[in-house]
Amino acid sequence: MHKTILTSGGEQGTKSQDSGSLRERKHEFVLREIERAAWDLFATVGFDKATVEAISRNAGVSRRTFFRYFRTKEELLSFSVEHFGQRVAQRFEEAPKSRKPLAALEDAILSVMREEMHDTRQPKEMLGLMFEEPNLRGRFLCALSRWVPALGKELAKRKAYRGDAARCNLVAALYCTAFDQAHLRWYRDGTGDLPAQMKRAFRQLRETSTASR
Amino acid sequence: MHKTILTSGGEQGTKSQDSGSLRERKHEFVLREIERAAWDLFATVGFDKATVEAISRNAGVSRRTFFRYFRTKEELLSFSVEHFGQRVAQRFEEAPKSRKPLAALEDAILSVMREEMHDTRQPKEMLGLMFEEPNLRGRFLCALSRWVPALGKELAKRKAYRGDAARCNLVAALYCTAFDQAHLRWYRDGTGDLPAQMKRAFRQLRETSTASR
DNA sequence: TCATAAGACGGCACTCTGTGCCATAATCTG
DNA sequence: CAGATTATGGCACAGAGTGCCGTCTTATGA
Repeated sequence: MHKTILTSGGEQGTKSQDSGSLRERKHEFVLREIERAAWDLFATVGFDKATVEAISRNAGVSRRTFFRYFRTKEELLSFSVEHFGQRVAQRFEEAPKSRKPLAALEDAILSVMREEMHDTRQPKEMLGLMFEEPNLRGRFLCALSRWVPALGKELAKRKAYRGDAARCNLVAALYCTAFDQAHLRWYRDGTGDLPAQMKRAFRQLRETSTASR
Repeated sequence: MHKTILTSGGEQGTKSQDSGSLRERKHEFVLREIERAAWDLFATVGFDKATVEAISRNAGVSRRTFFRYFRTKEELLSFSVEHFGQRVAQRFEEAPKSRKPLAALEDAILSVMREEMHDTRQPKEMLGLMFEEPNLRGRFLCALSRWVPALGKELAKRKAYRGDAARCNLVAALYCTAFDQAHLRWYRDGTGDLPAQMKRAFRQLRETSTASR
């Protein structure tokens, strides 16, 4: 069996006190090392000119091994996005049931986003790649769309949404779109901070139907 | 200068009575020939196993020439999607200003969709590829997201939306998402016809805010 | 502790995508 | 019809991604 490429997946442990076997810790270490090497190169020479060979060399592994950690070069990008989505889904699940569904969903997104902003990696350069390069834009949107089932499923647990899976998925997808558009505005306009743009997008999403059609 | 790969672009002529120069007609012919050859192969051996060499050979051109008509193999897919979006934008523009903005947008989408259904190529197998293959899913979403500026711009011309480009783009993106989700449902569930699913998605989009949050 | 099984790694060869370059053929302009 | 433009085909090349295999590392259990 193949170790299901990109271990993580579920693993809800939350606790980062990752004391797996030596093999697992080593795997995690190499994974981070490749990520780091890749982002170093992306920042300096750009995505296209950062060859897998160069990334691997900088990470101290062989080219062949790189592809055992990441299926494709693009996966280096969608990786973070998927992880973000997993955390949002988890946060959403943990929300008190007294909170209204969509309010809880918005909270979850904003909450994870705020955490992410204290992260090491500058999200802006990352987004730049995702918005400008059509190829990467596709990867980004694809990763984003993978949030939908998880968020939709969680939404379906709430009273008001129970029993209409399709509607739940649509609503989840709408929020993903708002998420994307908020980032796009923030990146392009450069005005305001990201959370503000996000809240604005959420508000406009809510207003879409009530506004004069 | 390069002929801006994939001629069309604007060319609002509508009239298909395409009497350009010999060169242009030939270009159009070869384009269609490559498309046809490609879809033949996709249907029989699948997207991945349909090599550019085989497609080119079936279309009677060289591999090198293929890449002069389509930047990448994936572009064969996003091509139709982009064209669809252009037609929607045009139809939206032509709508009587008396119609409410979002109603006109919905009309435009449904109208182009109905036309498309009489087309030669089965859209279902095409969608299958787009939904199942992650790589193609990305391409599809990317092409879809390119509708946004055009639709948003058109939306901005309407009284109720004037002066808020960001909001227009968001609303346009929301409709693209509804479009996507409707197709997804139709493809996966196999229930009902496409226009019905589309109308349902539109209705649910409108109800998103009014429903209990 | 040590032998052996299970898995990770590196290297090699290969296919396919995508691009630059140039010579040739087709089309356009007058 | 002659010369300018543009499309095409063939070739070589770099990079992505994969299959295979021999080797080295980690896990298991007696």
